[in-house]
Amino acid sequence: MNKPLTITTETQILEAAKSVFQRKGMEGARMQEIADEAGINKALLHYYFRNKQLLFEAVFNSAFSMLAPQLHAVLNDDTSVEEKIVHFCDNYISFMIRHPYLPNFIFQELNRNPQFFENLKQHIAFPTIKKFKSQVNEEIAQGILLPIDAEQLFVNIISLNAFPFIGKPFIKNITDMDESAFQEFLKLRKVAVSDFIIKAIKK
Amino acid sequence: MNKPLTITTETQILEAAKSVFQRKGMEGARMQEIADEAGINKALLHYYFRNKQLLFEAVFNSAFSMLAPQLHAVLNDDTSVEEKIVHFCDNYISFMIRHPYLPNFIFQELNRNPQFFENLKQHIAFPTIKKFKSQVNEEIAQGILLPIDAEQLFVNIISLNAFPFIGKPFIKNITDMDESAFQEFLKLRKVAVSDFIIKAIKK
DNA sequence: TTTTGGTTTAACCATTTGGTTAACAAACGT
DNA sequence: ACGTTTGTTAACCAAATGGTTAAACCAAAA
Repeated sequence: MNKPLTITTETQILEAAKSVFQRKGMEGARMQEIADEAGINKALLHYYFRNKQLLFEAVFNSAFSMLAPQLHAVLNDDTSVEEKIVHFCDNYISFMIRHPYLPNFIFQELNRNPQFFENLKQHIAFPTIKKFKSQVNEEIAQGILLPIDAEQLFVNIISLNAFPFIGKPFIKNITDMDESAFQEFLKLRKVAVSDFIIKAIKK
Repeated sequence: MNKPLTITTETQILEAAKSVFQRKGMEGARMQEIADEAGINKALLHYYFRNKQLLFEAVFNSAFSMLAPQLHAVLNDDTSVEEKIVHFCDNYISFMIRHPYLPNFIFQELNRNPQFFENLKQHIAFPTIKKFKSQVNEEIAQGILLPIDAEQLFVNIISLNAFPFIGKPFIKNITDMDESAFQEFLKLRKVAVSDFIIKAIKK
């Protein structure tokens, strides 16, 4: 199920580029630093990926591809809204604890360059909110959920899950947590967030 | 109550720098572009603010100063938790509709450079969560609120308010909103968010 | 063994970029 | 009127940076 275990030069470059781009962003990253971290000559970067832009897009697409399946699950699974929320919060936060730079990287670069979506839509199955919307309205009609706008609910779910990773330094400072306290906070958050949402929408 | 109405060279520079830094970040911004946008020679930037770093810090501190009073209000006002939440959501979103680049700018740069807090703590009254925490616990004990961890609640509030501005391109694409639909979405969100939170925490 | 093809490197190049300098102008105090 | 401080500019500079090139390396084919 995992990607190639062989460490080819290309995967070494991608790994290094991922690390550097996610820490420093497109503008902040230096080709030399990526080459160093990959343990190769700078010219090799250009041999495998023609230029910085293309290398960046390769990394970005790969990063977004990791996110897409999870989004797809909230938006298109056949389980109940409640089940999907519980499932998503647990999955998303667990996943991001292992890839803490990912949310910041993705949202930052989408802001810098919104037309990336055109690019993305060609490379991966792009999720839409349509099914989720009708399912929410369905469950409201059935009296399972309190009335709520599906778009607002969707944004609430993403906000509560994604923001802590983007606002980590801010949160740590205001709440005066050290790193281990913050990690503990994130673990608790897996259920804290789904509980919170369920209480807000369940009749 | 407002800042100088006279358009001195210094304020022109700060305005231009704010605009460019918020759109492109520290690394992406070019001193020449700031000078052009301020309508002055590049050397003048260095005359007023010694270098890029100092100019950036001036802009960043000024941006964060706009946020601090609002945070202070949620964390230290003497009104009830519910009142503060309603008040904060309305204020924060209204304010950010007028300064949409601000949240992304601030959280992005705090990630890039977490030690900015040291800097900030010297320039502005830095808010802490202490009072909010005891107030939440107090209201839980009184049976006004359902049990909830105050830190989780605080992060929930900030998440729900701040994320839509950070994730704007993402949200617009997935929900298929155009710009005016998104603006309408934000307006509705002022009450949608506080309703959502209250439903989740009120007994 | 030689050839051949992809792979890797050191050296190089053009451009961009933050920052400096020196001259000049405007305002100011006396 | 005159020197001094403050504000402003054009020209310049060194360093950094993305990108190129030509040669070297090396495994597999012939």
